[in-house]
Amino acid sequence: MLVVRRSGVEMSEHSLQTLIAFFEARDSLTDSERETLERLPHRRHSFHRNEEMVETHTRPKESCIVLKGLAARAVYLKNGARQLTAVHVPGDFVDLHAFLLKFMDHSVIALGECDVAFVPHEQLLRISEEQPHLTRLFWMSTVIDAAIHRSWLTCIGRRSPEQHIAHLFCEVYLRLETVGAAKDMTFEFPVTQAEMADMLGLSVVHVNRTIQQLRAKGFVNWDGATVTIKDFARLSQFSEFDPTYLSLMKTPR
Amino acid sequence: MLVVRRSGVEMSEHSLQTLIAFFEARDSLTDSERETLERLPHRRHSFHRNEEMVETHTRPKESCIVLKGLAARAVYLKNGARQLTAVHVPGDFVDLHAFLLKFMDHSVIALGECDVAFVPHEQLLRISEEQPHLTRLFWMSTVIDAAIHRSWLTCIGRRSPEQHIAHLFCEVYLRLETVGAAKDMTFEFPVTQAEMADMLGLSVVHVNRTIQQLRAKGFVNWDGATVTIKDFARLSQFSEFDPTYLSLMKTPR
DNA sequence: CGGCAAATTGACACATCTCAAAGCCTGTGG
DNA sequence: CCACAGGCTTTGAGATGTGTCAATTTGCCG
Repeated sequence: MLVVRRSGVEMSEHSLQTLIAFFEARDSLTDSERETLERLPHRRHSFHRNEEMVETHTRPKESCIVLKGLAARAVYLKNGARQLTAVHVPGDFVDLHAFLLKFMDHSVIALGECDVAFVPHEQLLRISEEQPHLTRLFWMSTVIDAAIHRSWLTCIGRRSPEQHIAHLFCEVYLRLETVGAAKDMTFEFPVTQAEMADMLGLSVVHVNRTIQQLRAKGFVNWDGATVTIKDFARLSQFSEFDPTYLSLMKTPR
Repeated sequence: MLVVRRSGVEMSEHSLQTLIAFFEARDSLTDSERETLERLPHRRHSFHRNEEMVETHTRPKESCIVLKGLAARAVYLKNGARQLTAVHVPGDFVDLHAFLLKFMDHSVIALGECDVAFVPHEQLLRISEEQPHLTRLFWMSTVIDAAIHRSWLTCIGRRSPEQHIAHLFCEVYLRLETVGAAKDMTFEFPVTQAEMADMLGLSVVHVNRTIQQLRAKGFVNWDGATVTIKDFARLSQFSEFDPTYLSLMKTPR
């Protein structure tokens, strides 16, 4: 669950250490695979809150990885409503889906300030031709996304708003901690209540009232851009959080 | 969008033609790839309504493909509630996810009578080591599942129950038609209103009333186990159905 | 024909939304 | 250093959607 540092080398501005951490939490990488990832050609870009990094209905030629900050998948409806179908944290190869789907069925936007790396599809194609194990790990990352989608479906469909928010906080904390981007039950969460409402499928007003209930219960505090989980055990029990779907077990894949 | 038949050979009881149709709707297969799929070692099994074909929290050694009938992914909550997070039609490699996730985060159940094929993971591993293109197509199938999950999230979060059901019917019809399991705007849908409620995150009573509204609008009829879409154009417009997420374009992947 | 599961209906309770206003922060310009 | 603007959060009140419970009807199968 720690960021990988090799032989004393500091985490470099120019490598994809969080992605490596994402994989190494779930399987072992050979030196050569780690090297492939460290040298993966890409371009960097920073986005401001609400900026679109990938647009619906386009056909991207590269896929993005979150390096810093948060991103989300967004679908816009005709009546002006919006659904956020996923949140992505550093180390997430967000847009790997586009490598196979070809056409975007949604947008990817920045929540708060967000740094990402864009990897050309020809690089992914090359890896998929030459490195079966690394390919399976990429594949795994998209399949974990699917598992998270299912978990969100269960939350939105059958849990109370209170449980839903609690569940989301458990999930985001664990995912951040896995790549070394959170510890001590605290994490940066630069998300407005309006954005939260679009994740939960609720109105802003209701989100506001629900958060107050959670605060009153003493499980969690969300103040400005910082979330503090005061009692993870009770929060996860309350929301029936079962981390199986995050596939955090280190095992050959 | 048609079932593939090679040189007059009828669709065999012992091959995975719907899976091949699923792929050939989205990319071309070489003869050798088609042969690999046709000869893919597997065992067959039939399940009755509501039977579990894969159980939560187990670690499967094989993954299943739907051959006939419908299957669903199910999550059971402590209070007895249930969420169905996906429906699967013939040709869907439902449980391919388990090949990479290792542990099930949900169950797979039969909706009505359902025939499936179980493929051993060692076969999938072999293909992933030896056949990059076929591997990408398997990968694609899981990534389409993820896209469908996102679509369901949008429906459940931000569309009206009426739109949600309409959207679901558009989706299921197209998916069935793609593998040759439906035509003429009619398809078998052996799903109870209670099961539907668990897909939509609603109560049975509300589902019942919503269906009546849809019938009254004249868009669609759901009688017993048969759904007839009376006006696909209006049904899809009404539910803002955009098939992009099904990735039905035939293009190299 | 009887029995059971599924579909349907009605009445009422409650959750959630909408609209509108007020309060609270934070950054900026005077 | 203060005043203000704008975005976000919070509050209140009333409308609406959806759930629950319980009873009735329908349809199918033995």
